[in-house]
Order: sequence, then C-alpha cells, then structure tokens
Amino acid sequence: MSRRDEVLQAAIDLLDDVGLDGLTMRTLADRLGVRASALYRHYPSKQALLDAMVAHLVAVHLDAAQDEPFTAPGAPWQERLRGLARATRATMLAHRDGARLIATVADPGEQATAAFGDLITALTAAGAPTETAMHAVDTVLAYVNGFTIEEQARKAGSPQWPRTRRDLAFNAGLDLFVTGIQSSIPTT
Amino acid sequence: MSRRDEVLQAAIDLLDDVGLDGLTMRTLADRLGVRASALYRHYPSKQALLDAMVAHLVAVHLDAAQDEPFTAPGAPWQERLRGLARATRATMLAHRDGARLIATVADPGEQATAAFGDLITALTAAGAPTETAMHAVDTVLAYVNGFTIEEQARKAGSPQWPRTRRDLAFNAGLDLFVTGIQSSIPTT
DNA sequence: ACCTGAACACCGTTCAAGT
DNA sequence: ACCTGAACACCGTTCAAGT
Repeated sequence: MSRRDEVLQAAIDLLDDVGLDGLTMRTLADRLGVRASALYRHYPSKQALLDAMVAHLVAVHLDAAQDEPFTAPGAPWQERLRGLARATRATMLAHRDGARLIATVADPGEQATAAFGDLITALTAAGAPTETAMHAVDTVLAYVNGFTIEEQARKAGSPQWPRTRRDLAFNAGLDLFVTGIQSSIPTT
Repeated sequence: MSRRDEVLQAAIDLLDDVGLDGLTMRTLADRLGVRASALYRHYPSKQALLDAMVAHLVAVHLDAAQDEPFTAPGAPWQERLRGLARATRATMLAHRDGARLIATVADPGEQATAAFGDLITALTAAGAPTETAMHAVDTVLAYVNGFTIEEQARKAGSPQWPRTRRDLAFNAGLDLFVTGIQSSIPTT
C-alpha cells in the first residue's frame, strides 16, 4: 500500500468521523502525524483528493455489485433499472455525506458510465425509442441523487425515519418510474 | 427599505455575480461600502442570511405563481403536479446556484409547504391512497431537486444543452411520473 | 442605529529547505 | 521520496469602541 493510498484511506475514515465539512487538509494531516503541506506531495489539491475518494468508493461498490442478479445482461430492464438505482443509493449511503460527495464530483467514472449505458441498451432492446430510454435513465439518476442527498442531509436535526421506512419510500418512488416507463414503451 | 433589506438585496445581487462559493461576508460588505463585522448587526450569522435569501426567493416566486392556472383548486392533479414541479425548477433557475442554495436550506417555508400539501389533497381527492399521494409528492420533489442541481452545477466546463432542450428533458421525466402515478390510482 | 479596528481561530496552497 | 517551517491570501465571527 503506497503512501498515496494511505492518505486516501485516512481521508475516507476521516469523512466518516467528521463529515464532508469537517474534512480539512489540516485535520487529515494531523491524523497522519504530518503537516498539511506534506499532503500536496501525494495529491495536487484538495479537489483532486476528493475526486480520488469518489473514484475509489464507486469502484469498490461496483465490484461488489458485479455478481448481483441485476447486472446480468439477460435480466429484464425493470430489474436492471431498480438494481442500478438501489446500488447507486447504497454506494452513497455507505459513507457519511456520501451522496453530496459523489454528486458534487463531475466525472462519474468509466465503470459507472458503462453501467448506465448498458441500461439504455436494455431499454431500447425492450422496444423503447432511444430518446425515451435516455430520458428514463437521466430521470432515474436525478431521482436517486435528489432523494439520497435529501435523505443524508438531515444531521442531528429532525429525528429521521428508520432505515426500512426510508427504503420503502425510495422503492415506492422507483416503482412510480418503472410503471411510467413501462407505459411509454410501445407494446410489442 | 430597511438597511436589513438592503443587505439582503445586495447578497442576492452578489450571488448572481459570483455564485454561492464566491458569496463571502467580506465581499458582500465591500459591495455595501462597509466592513464585514457591520453585517452582524443585521444578521446574526452567514447561515441566517442565506436562510433569509431562500425565504425571499421562494416567496417572490410563489407570489408570481399565485394566478397561474395550476394553482386553481379545481385543476386536475396532473396539471397541478406539473405546474408545481415546473414552478419549483423555475424558482431555482432564477438565480445563479439557486438550486444548491434552496435545496441546502432546511426549512422550505410556510407557503411552499402549503402548496405541496394542497397537491397531496388533490391526489387523494382523485382516489389515490394517502400513502401513495405522499410518496408521489416526495418523489417528484426529489426529482426536481436532483435534476435542477445537476443542471445548474455545470459551470464553465462542458458546454451544456440549450435551455429549450433541458426543458424538454425535464418535462419528459415529469411525464414519466405522471403516468406512473396515474397507473397507481385505482380507476374510479 | 450603524459602523470601525483589531483580533481570534481557522482555511487551502506554495515553496524553500531539510533527511 | 517524504516531510517541516514559514509564509500568503483568504475565511466566519466577536467585541470593544466610536458617531
């Protein structure tokens, strides 16, 4: 494990402890027993470090989801769409402020782009016009981002719903989509 | 116009000029020909100022939408839902970083809460179970937030789609919902 | 009522210098 | 290769003091 990776891991640990707003080059350096200026040997800027964190979190979760049923190319698009949406939310929820962190970074990464591309393919194969398929995927992604950012935003404030309740709400919204898309596909 | 309102107006002007990240107590004070510490006479903290900005932007837009057709109590829920979603997005797009600013602030304000409550009423009146109606409104709000934050996030980077194109995409996603909700309502 | 001046405890980042 | 020390140009916020 390179020093660069140690810095990355420490940053992720620190994120879980103090949140995105508390994640500071100085506190991160403290945790590594080093001065803040030393970090710039491994990452050219804080933004570059945040980008690396996102890339790592997304990659880890995509690997874990590799043998999930919904990734099978033969699976019906409904299952694939629901699976991908749930996996995206799960990735975001895996770390404190994960949604804000991931949604903020511009580049979603190669694997993530491929996963969404495959879904569009599955939709068009099921008879959806290309336009509809692209809008559908964009829409579901916007929903996941909006829902999860909001879900994770409540700090110590209002006593949020238990996890199972939130899962239910998320899935209910998702089903609204699946139904909507289904009705938009010319029946074969 | 009280000095307090002048500060608020200057903050909104500054937001449009420099964006949310550039909005600083010091630059705001500069623009008012004053020192940063003087601002604390009018607002107890920067967060309080941001809250006031959101309250103002939302109130102005809700007033403007007061005589829009979709606010009529007799309008069909489809029209009301679409109208409210579009109005929410329009409010966010009216100012630089408006989506991030509005979505970040916890309290949506009294009028906004009422507008969403009325929509739930309209849905239940149309035969939707209360659960479904609440999920539907939550879901559409998450979509609007997710879509608009993403839409507004692209700075000088990738040369984003023209406005009419983005409106089309937004409305297409919205229609996916309306269709989905419609299918979830037991036909009378 | 409104503002200044000075300070405090922070930020990200740079750069010469050390080992 | 990795780190220190010191500095620069910033932050939000407090508080005594001025008019």
